Amino acid sequence: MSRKSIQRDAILQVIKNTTSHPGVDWIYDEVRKEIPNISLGTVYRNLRLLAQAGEIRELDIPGSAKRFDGDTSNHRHLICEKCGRIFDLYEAVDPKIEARIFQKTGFKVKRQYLKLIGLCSDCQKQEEQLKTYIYDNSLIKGGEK
Amino acid sequence: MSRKSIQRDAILQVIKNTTSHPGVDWIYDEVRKEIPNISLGTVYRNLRLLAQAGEIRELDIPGSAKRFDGDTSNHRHLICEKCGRIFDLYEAVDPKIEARIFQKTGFKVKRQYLKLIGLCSDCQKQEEQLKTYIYDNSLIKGGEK
DNA sequence: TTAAGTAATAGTAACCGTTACTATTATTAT
DNA sequence: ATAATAATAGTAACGGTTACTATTACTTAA
Ligand SMILES: [Mn+2]
Ligand SMILES: [Mn+2]
Ligand SMILES: [Zn+2]
Ligand SMILES: [Zn+2]
Repeated sequence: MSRKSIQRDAILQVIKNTTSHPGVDWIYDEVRKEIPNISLGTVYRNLRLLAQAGEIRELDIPGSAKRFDGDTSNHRHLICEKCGRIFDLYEAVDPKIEARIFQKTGFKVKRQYLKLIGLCSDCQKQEEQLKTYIYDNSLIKGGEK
Repeated sequence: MSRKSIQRDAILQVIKNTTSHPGVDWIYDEVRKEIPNISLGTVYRNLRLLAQAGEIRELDIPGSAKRFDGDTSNHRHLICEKCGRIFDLYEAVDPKIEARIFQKTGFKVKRQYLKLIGLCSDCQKQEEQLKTYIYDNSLIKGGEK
């Protein structure tokens, strides 16, 4: 990834300017507003390059297409199984588990992927016409789809 | 899944008789030793049916094809990024996290997927010609590929 | 400031895992 | 046995992604 390219910059901007964990198609559509004849292949290639360079993060959502995250900080994701939105969770993972596993099994854990599937508060309300829970917005952000 | 079928039984047996978390191709090859003209489509369809019925579990491994697990007990997986083998980890996940997230964010967690990527002890030894660690075999099983 | 060298691109074909379709066969209930 | 229909084998189609190829655009050094 040595040379500059307008296309790669535009792709990066699109991802950095959303908190919605977009998929390739959405990114493609957005970037075409700037560069109408950009190739889908170019989008894929640069997404891979940007992820390899650590400028974005690639998410894997069970049974669905790739999604990307412009927020490369250490955080986890809450995936709503109803609306499909992905929320950020800024809560640390148990750090002791890696040492414990290594001591007990000899397996050296390098990365933990904790994915939490469930229902966002919007979908809970919608699903059952029930009580609303108070929650703290400062811990999660994003999820605008 | 009302009627019996020789094909489905054979597929289930293949999965139940290994601890290697096989993929579709391996299952297909194995079951063809019994039923040489079984269709790949039949394998896929029955894997889905068996997973829906809770008789097997479908794993999703980041960036690779589906794998299946005949062990439906509550356990997690250690995935070796070098040899690709998948080991079972019988260690409970932090149960408090779900309540904590719900209280703080309103998100109702239904399922936790904790995937631990790293190096198995074999691959560590192989990678660096270094000391061998003692580990407890009773906590993990499988991984024969 | 050209020219050479070569990343990066647009456009498109190919790929791979999976699902859908269709005519035929096997299982079940009467 | 017969009828109803679930399941199958074989194959086509699909969706997401990667690979290929000719062209374009940076970059460096005469
Ligand atoms: Mn995120
Ligand atoms: Mn397992
Ligand atoms: Zn939701
Ligand atoms: Zn290994």
